[in-house]
Amino acid sequence: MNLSERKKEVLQLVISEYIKSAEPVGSRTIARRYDLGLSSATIRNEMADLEDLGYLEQPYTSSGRIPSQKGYRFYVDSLMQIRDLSAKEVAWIQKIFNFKLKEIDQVIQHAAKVLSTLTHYTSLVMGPQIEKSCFEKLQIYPLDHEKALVVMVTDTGFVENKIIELPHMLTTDELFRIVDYMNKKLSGLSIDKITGSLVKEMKMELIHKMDFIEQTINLLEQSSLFHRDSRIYLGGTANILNQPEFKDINKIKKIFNVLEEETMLSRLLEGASTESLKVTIGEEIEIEEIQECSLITATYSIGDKTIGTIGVIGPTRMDYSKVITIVGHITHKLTQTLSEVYKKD
Amino acid sequence: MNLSERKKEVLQLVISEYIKSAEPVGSRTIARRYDLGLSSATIRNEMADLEDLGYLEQPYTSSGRIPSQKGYRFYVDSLMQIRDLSAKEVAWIQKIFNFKLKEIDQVIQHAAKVLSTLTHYTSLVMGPQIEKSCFEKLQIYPLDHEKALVVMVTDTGFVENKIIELPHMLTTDELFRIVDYMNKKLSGLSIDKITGSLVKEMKMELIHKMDFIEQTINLLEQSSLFHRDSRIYLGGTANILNQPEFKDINKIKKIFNVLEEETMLSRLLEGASTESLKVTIGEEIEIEEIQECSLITATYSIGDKTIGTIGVIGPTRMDYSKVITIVGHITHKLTQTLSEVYKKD
DNA sequence: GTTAGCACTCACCTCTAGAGAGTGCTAATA
DNA sequence: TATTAGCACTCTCTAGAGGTGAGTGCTAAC
Repeated sequence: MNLSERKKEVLQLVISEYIKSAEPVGSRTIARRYDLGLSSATIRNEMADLEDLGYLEQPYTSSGRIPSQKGYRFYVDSLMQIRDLSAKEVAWIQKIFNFKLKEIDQVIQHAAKVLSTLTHYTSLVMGPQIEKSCFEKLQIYPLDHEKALVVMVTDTGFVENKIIELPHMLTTDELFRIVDYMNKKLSGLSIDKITGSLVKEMKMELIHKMDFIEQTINLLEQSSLFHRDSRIYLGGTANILNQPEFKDINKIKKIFNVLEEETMLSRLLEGASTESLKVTIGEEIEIEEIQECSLITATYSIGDKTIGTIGVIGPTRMDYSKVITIVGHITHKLTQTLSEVYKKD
Repeated sequence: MNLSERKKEVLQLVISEYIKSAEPVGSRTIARRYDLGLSSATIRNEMADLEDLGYLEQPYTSSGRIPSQKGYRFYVDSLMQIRDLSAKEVAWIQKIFNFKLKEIDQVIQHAAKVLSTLTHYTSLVMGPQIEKSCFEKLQIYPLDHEKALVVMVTDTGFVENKIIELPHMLTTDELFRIVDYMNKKLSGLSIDKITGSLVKEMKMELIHKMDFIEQTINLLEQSSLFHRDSRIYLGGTANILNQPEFKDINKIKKIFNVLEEETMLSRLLEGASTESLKVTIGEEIEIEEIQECSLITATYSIGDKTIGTIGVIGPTRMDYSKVITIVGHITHKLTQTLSEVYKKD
């Protein structure tokens, strides 16, 4: 079903007009506001066609048209023109990285704030997930007879450490042999794979020292080594209240209930994290309560390992072009900066 | 200015009626609903008196009365009856502590959620602030020639550790002497006191090794040792939307803007943290944007050291009695549990 | 001191009418 | 055949009018 150039032009104008005004767009508005060399009647006919084809909708008889889900999708995929960033936007984004990079979570949190400020929508940013990294090596430093320091390094350069209690009847020699064994066994595995089933397997092979292995793995699992609680930071939640389509408190309530649920947010961001930049429109979102929204997500990486996701959520009538540009730029800078700092030092 | 018993009774009924209904309360409502042995006309006179005294207000001529700020204050201080917890509430609260206590932040976060569920308002919970604890001892374990593990223990039982780089020209002996010195110097100081000015002082005394001292302190300061980012967890922000007094979107917007600002929240909780349980009503709150709200806060401790605050924010027409009971109970349990786990093991 | 009665006030609901924006359709036009 | 002008029609939105009900203040009687 190919649209004529003129239909595309009309569709584009209707959608971008609607994105600006949040009001149904009439044929006269288009005719008056843009010099297409066409009368409102002609545009009216085109709009009626576009409605038949499913790209536009009429909220009620003889109102103006608003874009349908299909219309937005077509707009995002084929019509929309990607803008450049303004100097002001570039400056804001740059400021994210003026932190000392020590505290990566601060950078992430700041990114969420900037993202919401620039877009005027709500931002979601998921901190780096160590689970996605791969185990590189484990080092052990005995501190005294009872305690040892375990240091884990991942291939993305994260270093995590933890003090563990040693079982009594273990010689230093044995300890190092076990660590050696674990290093061989775990090398290259992604962190979220290192779980109970693996413990069992290692038990089989190392049956005579299983107590220690199990204890070690348990400790590691429970500890912050494998489980940094990768929080999701929200920015600009109050921005939702500015959107005219959400002047109904009940709609807002539904959305806030979702935003409050960390598990919901993970689902949102996880679901979107396969591609590097993804636009999910309206009912394409899996969570029913927010199907009047659209979601734009992008992933950031260290080297070639994806480790986190950032996103913006707003009404389906979102300024896609602007948000895509900004989200893209921030993930790009984030990837670049993180890779510099962490990769293979 | 002593109120007669009857005035107190009327005032109490008006306020608790208003807390239930959110509608201005009329004299007939009181006369009909409660058997005071008085006619509505008499109650009307009493209410007029209470208005003159500043305890009640009239939104417009010939509407019912609503409590004033002063009225609420008097209610909370003198009239209100503290309820007991229902069995269901006790059960909910108990569930907070069914976590393995390892992850204290999870407990805190869960507490925020339960608090908002039980009260139907928004909860704020500040995680344990290590800054409030006192330095107890520093231990150092050289790992190799370049690195050492520093472990800090506080008097509240927190253990924090960090790997630091050692300057080259330092013998093991010197290292231990320095640690020894620092232990003497820092012992008993609260963590948030250990700052730049102290570094300078130590420099003076230890001028010949100042590089190392400064570097160590810097490292400690920047690291998670002294600065766990004590996040504030919110629960039930969407509950605000259920309150009839906030059906106006602009009011909601103002409140959300405050709730979004972590610095604002700290101010709120810090300001309230002198007393063990504090009720701040309406304009008593320092932040202008939320002066239509009331705040109930309480602190929790380890041993006798206050380390965190939890709170509930809701409309001034809040169910004070219920919230106070719940907040009090949760902080009590929290203090008890934390003290058991952390104190002097 | 308390109460009954009454006039009065104000918010809120519903109903109506008119304005405005926009459409669909038809007939005329290039 | 594609475009346009014109017109009747539809629907929302707003403002105003009128009625209702809850509540008050005041006065006079108990």
